[in-house]
This record gives sequence, C-alpha cells and structure tokens, in this order.
Amino acid sequence: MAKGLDTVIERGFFKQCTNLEALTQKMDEGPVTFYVGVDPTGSSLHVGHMVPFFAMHHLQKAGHNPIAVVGGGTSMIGDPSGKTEMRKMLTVEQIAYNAGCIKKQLSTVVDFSGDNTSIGKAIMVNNYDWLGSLNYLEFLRDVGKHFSVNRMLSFESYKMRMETGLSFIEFNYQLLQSYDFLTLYRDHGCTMQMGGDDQWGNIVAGIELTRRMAGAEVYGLTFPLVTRSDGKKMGKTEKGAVFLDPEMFSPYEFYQYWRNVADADVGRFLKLFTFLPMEEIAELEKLKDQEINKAKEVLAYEYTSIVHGEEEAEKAKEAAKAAFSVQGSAALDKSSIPSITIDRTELESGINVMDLYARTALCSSRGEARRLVTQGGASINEVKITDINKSIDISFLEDDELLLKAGKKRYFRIIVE
RNA sequence: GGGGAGGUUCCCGAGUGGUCAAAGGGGGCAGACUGUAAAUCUGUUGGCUACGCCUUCGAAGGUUCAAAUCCUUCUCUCCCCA
Repeated sequence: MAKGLDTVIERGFFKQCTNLEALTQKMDEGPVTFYVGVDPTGSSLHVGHMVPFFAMHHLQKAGHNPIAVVGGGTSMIGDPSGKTEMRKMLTVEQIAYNAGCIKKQLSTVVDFSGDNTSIGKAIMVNNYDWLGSLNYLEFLRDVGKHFSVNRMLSFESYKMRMETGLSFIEFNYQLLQSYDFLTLYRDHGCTMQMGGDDQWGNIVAGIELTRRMAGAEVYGLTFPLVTRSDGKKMGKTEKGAVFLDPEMFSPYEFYQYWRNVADADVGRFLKLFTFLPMEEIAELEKLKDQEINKAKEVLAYEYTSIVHGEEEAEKAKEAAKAAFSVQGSAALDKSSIPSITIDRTELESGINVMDLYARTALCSSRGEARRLVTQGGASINEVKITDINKSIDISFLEDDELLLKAGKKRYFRIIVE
C-alpha cells in the first residue's frame, strides 16, 4: 500500500475512491499532486472543515504535493450539495480577506512555507483566477457539452434541491468544479481530488471532464461524512460552529468541546484530528468507563495544541482541571475566563445579583438571570446565591474579583478597580 | 404574465375576533443522577421598575370596546400553467 495513502485509510479518512488500485500504484511510484477545495464563505473555518486537511497533512508528510483550492469563484455562486438553501453571494474583496484568514488556519496542519524539502510542496490557489475571466460561449462550447443534464438530475444532491428549488446558477456548480480539476491538472499536474463524500458526484464529474478534454486519468477520493454518535452535527454547538479563530471560539471552549465528546467518538476522533501514532491511539481506545476520560483529555489537548499552540492547550487543560476538580475556583487559570471590569464605588453600594449576571455574557437578560438564580445555578466565588434580591457588595470580593458561575461549567470574571 | 398556497415566538408547527406571551415537539438553560459522558427524570424557555405593565404572530394602514385571527395595500417564499 502506498505510503501516505495507507495512513489516510488506516486513520479513517477513506470512504471511497474512483480507482484505488491505480491510485495506490501511482502514489507508490512517486509524489502525486492532489487538491482539496475549501469555500471562503467565512473568515474562519470550523472543525468540520478540517477533516480533508488533516488527510492532506498525512499525504504531504508522505511526500505528496497538496493544493488547497479556495473557491473564490465558485463561492460567488453557491454549492447546492447538501445545502437546503441557496448561499449568499460574496464580493471579491470579502473572499480575498477570508482566503487570507483561512490560509493562516490551514497552516496549522499543512506546511505552505515550501522550505521543508523532506515533505511535499503545498500551495494555495484561488479558482477565481481562472473562473473569473471565463468566456461564457467558449465555456459552454468546450466544457458544457460534456455534461448531461439527465445525469446531473439523478444526483442525490440535486434531487434534494428539486424539492425546494434550484436556481440555474447553482445548477452550474458542477461544471465549474469539474473545470477546476481540469485546470489544476493542466497547470499543476494535479491528478487527484479529495473531498467529503457529499462531493463524490462533483469529483467524478471532474475526473470525466479531465479524461475527455485532456485524455488523462485522474483520481478521486472521498472521506466519510464525520458525524457524532449522538446524531448531532459535528462541530456544532448550541451557540454555533466550533470555529478555529480564537476570537470566535476561545481555546478553552475549544478544548472543552473535545473534552466532552461522546465515548463512542473518542477513538475515531483521535485518529482523524490528532497526529498521534496509531499504537498510542490503540492504547487509549482500550480505556473504558471513567478511564475513557483520559483519552478525551488527550484528544482535547492534542487538537487544541495543533490549532492554538501548546501554550494555549496547556492553559486550557489547567483551567479545565481547576474548574472541575474539588478545590474549585482556587486553582482556576483566570486569564482564560472572559471578564469585565467594574468600578469599586459601584460595588460598594451593592449590585443586585440579577443585574450583575445580566451584565455578563452568562445571561442575556435579567429574566434569564432570575431563572438561573431561582433554579440554583448561580454562585459567586463558590457561594451559591438563591435569593434574587440579594445585593452583591464588597463583602463577596476575593482578591478584588468576583467569579460568577452559571451552571456547572460556565464562568465569568468581574474585576473590581 | 395567469392561477393557487403560504409567511406565527431560537427551529418545526398549532391557533382563525376576546379565555393568546400564544398548544405540541425540537433545541436551549437550570436541577437530580453521573465520568466535565450518554440515557433518564424534573423545572424553565419574550422583556421589564414584575400579583402589574410593555413589545411580539412578514410590513404598513384600517374596521372593532377588543385582532396572530377581519379588510386594504405592499413585500417575500413555494406550487401549477405560460
């Protein structure tokens, strides 16, 4: 089995391949240039986007050459695959900005620097560069003729949209993505595309187009759709997606997200989202019941460390330990908890509990704060508050701070000056 | 362009003049249980200066003592025909 490809398969990235034997052989023979597409629809990726790039990492490490294709052109249109609604369109400037942010985030797993000769060479390109200047008539004549509408309609992703409606622009997405593959083959000798299994149809279409127009055999490989065993969408929380941008999703929360994955998911996620050797993961997978928490800690630490750096991972780990151990807040790493500063004089005259909570991110209104207090979920510096009329004053202070707690896991810090 | 069906609180979805801040479900939050898990159970889920008041049922007007519910216009979505 080809180097790199075996790792990818072994770690659970493999769902299906257009021609596994041929691809294996090709990858055995030497470096293969391959690509993964990413949509620059936001300024931050979330963890769900990362699956292909972890795979990319393993292949790059094995000496193959990755291309990350930013869908600047295609995202101006919208991909119907798996979406129930049409995407909003973005301006060229927004896309360029987003692409910059994304590259930075991808750099945590893929090396774009090009100064490490022992691994494959990675580049990032934007398909707007070739799609943006397409001539409609020429495109229809040269590319469009290879596509069968009947065939396209038979794809599941389009079928779904047939129910709700599918605009003509979206319908063209497959042509553009196929054209990407052809272009990358011509310009960069790219011979493989990877993507989520929902992209299978588009990938196959690209392969066919490349065969017809360039007479070359290229390959496609898809990853299983990563789901959570509890059926919830991977990488989504109540508050939204688990973003990689620390401004949008703090390293502590990031750590906690992975620390709290379902038992059944730990092993799979360790393989997908960490670089730990398989033997080590196999050991961790043996853990049961309470012991499995160790595996979750490893997962959380490793992934946090990849995305946010070891220092942040360490901080998050310590903060979590402190927050959930018996000593309570004493050992909490305060710097990782969100905070606001209030004036000492204000506290001296006393602030109502509800008012205080409502001013933090813990509660969005006094009503919510009232509920929290009434239901026994509020405590300040580890003193439970159950009286909604309680006035908080300087007697609650500890080191000039108030540590507000909501429920078991959410903290907020009030610094008094 | 013609015809039809619709837009309800975070989401889905009841409600068709007062008993509606609006059923039910989902989700969320909190509590119990626990392993910072899952499952389960309980409570809660517009705002506020809180036994009352204010703002919500696509938007703006109107009818009425009283409208999410009736009328008018506008707007958006979906379906059928062209």
